[in-house]
Amino acid sequence: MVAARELFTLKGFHNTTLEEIASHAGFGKGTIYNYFSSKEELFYGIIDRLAEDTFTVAQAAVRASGGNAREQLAAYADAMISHARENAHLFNLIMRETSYLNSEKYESKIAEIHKRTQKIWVTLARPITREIRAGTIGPSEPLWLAAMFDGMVRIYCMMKFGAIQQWPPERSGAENPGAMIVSIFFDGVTRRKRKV
Amino acid sequence: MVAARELFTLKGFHNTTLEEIASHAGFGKGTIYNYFSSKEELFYGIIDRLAEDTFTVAQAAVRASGGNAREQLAAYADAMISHARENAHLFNLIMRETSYLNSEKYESKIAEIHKRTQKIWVTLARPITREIRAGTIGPSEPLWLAAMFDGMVRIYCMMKFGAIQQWPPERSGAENPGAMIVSIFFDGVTRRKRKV
Amino acid sequence: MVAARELFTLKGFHNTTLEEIASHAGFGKGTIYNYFSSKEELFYGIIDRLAEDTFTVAQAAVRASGGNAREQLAAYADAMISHARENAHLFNLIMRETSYLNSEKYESKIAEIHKRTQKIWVTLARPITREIRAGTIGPSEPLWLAAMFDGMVRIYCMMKFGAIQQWPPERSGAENPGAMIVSIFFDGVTRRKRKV
Amino acid sequence: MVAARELFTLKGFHNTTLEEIASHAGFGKGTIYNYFSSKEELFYGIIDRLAEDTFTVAQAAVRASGGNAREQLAAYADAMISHARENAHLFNLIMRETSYLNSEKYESKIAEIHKRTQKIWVTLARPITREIRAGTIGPSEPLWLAAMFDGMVRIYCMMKFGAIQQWPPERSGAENPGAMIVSIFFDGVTRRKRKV
DNA sequence: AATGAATGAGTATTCATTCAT
DNA sequence: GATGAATGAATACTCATTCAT
Repeated sequence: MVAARELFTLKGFHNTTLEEIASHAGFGKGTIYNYFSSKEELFYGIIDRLAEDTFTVAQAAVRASGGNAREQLAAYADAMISHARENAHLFNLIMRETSYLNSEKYESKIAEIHKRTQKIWVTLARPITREIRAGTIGPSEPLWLAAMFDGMVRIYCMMKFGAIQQWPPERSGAENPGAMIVSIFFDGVTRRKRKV
Repeated sequence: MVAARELFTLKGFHNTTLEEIASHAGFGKGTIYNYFSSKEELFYGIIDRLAEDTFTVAQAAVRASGGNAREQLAAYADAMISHARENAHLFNLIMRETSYLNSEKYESKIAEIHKRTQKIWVTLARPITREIRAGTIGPSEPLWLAAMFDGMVRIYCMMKFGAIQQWPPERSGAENPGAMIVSIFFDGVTRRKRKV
Repeated sequence: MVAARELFTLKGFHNTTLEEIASHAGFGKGTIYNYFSSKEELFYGIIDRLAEDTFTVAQAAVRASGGNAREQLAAYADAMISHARENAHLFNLIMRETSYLNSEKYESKIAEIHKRTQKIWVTLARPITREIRAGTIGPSEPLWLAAMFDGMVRIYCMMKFGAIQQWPPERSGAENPGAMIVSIFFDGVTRRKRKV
Repeated sequence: MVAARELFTLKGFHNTTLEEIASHAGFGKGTIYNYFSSKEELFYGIIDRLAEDTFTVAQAAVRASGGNAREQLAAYADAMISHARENAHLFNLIMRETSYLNSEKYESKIAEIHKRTQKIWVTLARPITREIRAGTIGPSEPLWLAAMFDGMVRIYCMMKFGAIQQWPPERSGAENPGAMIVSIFFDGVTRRKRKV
């Protein structure tokens, strides 16, 4: 349902009608009900698919990268940012619509989506834990750090690619945003007096 | 319209009916229309008020704090986090609903809300700029850094206090989250080998 | 209630709100209810007053005129036309709104209004009857003729002065419309070949 | 939409609800919106159709009749009266509702309806013009005469068949009303002293 | 399977009416 | 008396869902 995804991400759940989706997709309204039992079902199906894709991209990037935390998180950030660039509104959609809906019926679907986010955190936390043990990262809750790093990437994507693009322009010629985030996360912004 | 704010923040714009709002508020439905000309007007009125309050809290915190960047940003983070704790969903609401709505008519309202965010960035960027000039912060676009710091605070609040509380638990006994964020932003997570 | 009359005649019963009336009249909405028990009551009061005025004007004109049918009807036509010119929409209003309204409750009010129209017909029929007896008018139901004459006057006013002015322009320099109507009614449009 | 026409003509635009129309028609409420985009659209569609039908009837009658003015106008009067008898309230509806409604949007629709009336006048004016040229009708603005004749027919229908039937009873055994109107229009009511 | 016309529950909005001041 | 804020019944309109074809 590519048409549905586009419309939902562009206009949100409530502002998108099944009629629009059907006509955009080039087939009849009734046909949707042969595949999804309700608008919600369709919506969560799409969200779920998006979350899954995103998760896959993230996992793949981490796995393909080198073994230390900096390399893995950098790979994650780059993958997420370029994925979000192509799927504008992606995170916005997930964050926005994931909470409302008198749920109950869809709690489990939402839970599943959140579970994926948490799996990503676990994945990101693994190398962090290793480095904490190794002493190269200060003692902290690794999951907390992973979540914060993920949050930095997400908020960047949300504001940079989301409906309201309001992120301040990067300094031209600067490093790419993924590298910036990684650099802040690992080294902070403070300039060391330079040892010695 | 405290009832309206609660319901809108809890259930979102579309899942809240005016009837609910009125009955929650102990009002007649028609009374709302004596003060707001439409549901949208009411909604944006509330959002606007929230954004304004938030802005005020932020400005006050920054002003009351010491002059260096670390102190000002720490004050901002603490103020935002405790403000969001009391106004659960605050940032969620602003981020979520701020983009949809066949807008046009409300573009200006939304623009105003975004302008406030940007003003905050400008405020946060000021001490950063100073320290970049002083050489204590590495050369970067100050606004970009301010936005990133603000983003870190916001995403934390959104996931910690928002509808879906999924932030991993802090390590008990750990420093408070504001300090954590400040520490990461300024120093990074990497443990220095200790200057020789 | 001059404000009410103006608004009702201009915009009709349903498109005029009591708020408008009150504010136009320069006093509070609630005050209306000290004098009229409902919007309908107010409306029919006004209609009734209009009908009464019109009736008075008509009676006065007829009485003041000479005794033969042509003179009396001419006086009536002139009086009506000039009265309608000053009370644009007059007949439109009476005709339009006089029938709807799930009535029942207002049937008697409406009946009264129609009774006045019929009284006028009776008045106009009197000289006609006399002339029929005298043989100067052909044998016909006098009331029917009176109603037709009145109808000619009314339809002229309705289309000439009513909301949609669509009456064709009079030939410039022609006699006045009242005289035209009288002439048609009494003599017809046919030119007698033979005045002998 | 025969149910809609009946209800609108019977109770007027504002006193007829879409629910009533739908249930009268044995329809669901929503179905109406598959064919008309709003209540106004439905209403003006009906009015327009009525006006068109009426116009067609009128044109046909005139065309089918002989060539002189008296015959054509008689045909018109007879056709209109019998058409209005079957479409009670017809003219009332057209006259009443054609002016209010915060219009703007519907001005063009209304204009079209009035254009039809004017076309009828033009049609009726044609034979009149001919006879004026021939000298059998006195010099007058033909359009004015046509409008007046049409007005006589209309006011008769409005009061005879309209919501408030208040036309005085015809003298039993009298000629039909169309003939009466034609006779008055052409010859007037005055009885000629008989050409001596 | 695919369709889209028909449906009616659900909702924002209006406005006559009330009543405390 | 005069007022106008509060009220809720009434109503146009939307749109997810169904179902006969």
